[in-house]
Amino acid sequence: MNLRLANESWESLLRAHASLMRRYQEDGIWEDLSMTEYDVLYTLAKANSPVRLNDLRDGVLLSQPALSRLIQRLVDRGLIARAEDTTDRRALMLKLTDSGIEKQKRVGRAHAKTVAKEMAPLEQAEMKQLKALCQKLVSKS
Amino acid sequence: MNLRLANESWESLLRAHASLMRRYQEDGIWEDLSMTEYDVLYTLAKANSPVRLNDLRDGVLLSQPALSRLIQRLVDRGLIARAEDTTDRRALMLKLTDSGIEKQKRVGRAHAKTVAKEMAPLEQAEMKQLKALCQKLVSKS
DNA sequence: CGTTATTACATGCATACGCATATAATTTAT
DNA sequence: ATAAATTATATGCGTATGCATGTAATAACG
Repeated sequence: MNLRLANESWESLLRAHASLMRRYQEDGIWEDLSMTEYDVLYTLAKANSPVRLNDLRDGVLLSQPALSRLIQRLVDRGLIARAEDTTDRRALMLKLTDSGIEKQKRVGRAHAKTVAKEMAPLEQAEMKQLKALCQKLVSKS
Repeated sequence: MNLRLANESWESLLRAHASLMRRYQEDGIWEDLSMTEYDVLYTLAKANSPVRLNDLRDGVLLSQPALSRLIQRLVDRGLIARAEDTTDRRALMLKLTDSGIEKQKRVGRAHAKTVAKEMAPLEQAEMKQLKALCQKLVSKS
């Protein structure tokens, strides 16, 4: 096990994340959404079936209370709706409203273009490698 | 330009970052530091010459005011010291105190072990690939 | 079954953050 | 050289976050 290489590798990922996030932040396509809020809308769109709060949290780097309040704000703004889970009355089933779907699509299209531009330094084969490597890291420890 | 692949690739990186950050967060080695605060200590340690606030910001995903206050807190806790830049009296030259060096080393050693453990799903060659790919993304757009 | 533990989400409170703006020093322009 | 623009950092203020804890519902256990 090469401790040094493992750490350099992680640090590269960390810096790449920070660098790209900053660039995305600065391209002003987010309307009235924070990037975290958009991420939640995106996750709901991708799931295209109602999702529980705790399942949302898997992908998003937020505490449960922070996510709970983020959801509340998006509900207040009419972008997502809560429904009850008939089989477990503790749970929330979250889905996009029509307005939320619209907004996610609009912002998502713009964001996708920026992402493609920022990923452009990589060849297609390299993008595939990166994707595979990152997925391998997530799968388990 | 493959828009789809570029976005999938970015999303993998984003999720890997979130997943690993959460695992690091949860391993309880951080003493009284936030991970962001540790990152600043680490950056100063790596530089091993005084660094300006705005240069610190390159690697850390924080606004200038947030970083300014983070520095203030670390100064108050005796972990870093401000010195004046004799050639530019607007600037801050930041460096670790002895206590800051100690803490960075101690926490850093523990963190490095966790990192190595979490990166273990990758072969050494894959770590090198990941590092190279991420560096390529940072270098420019 | 009834008690206890666990799970899912919400809320109080202190703190950290981002945005706008202020302050102070340096550079540029006239 | 003086005024205007720019750069480096700090501060006011509203908002988002995390931690601890609360509430309600389901699961586990004796």
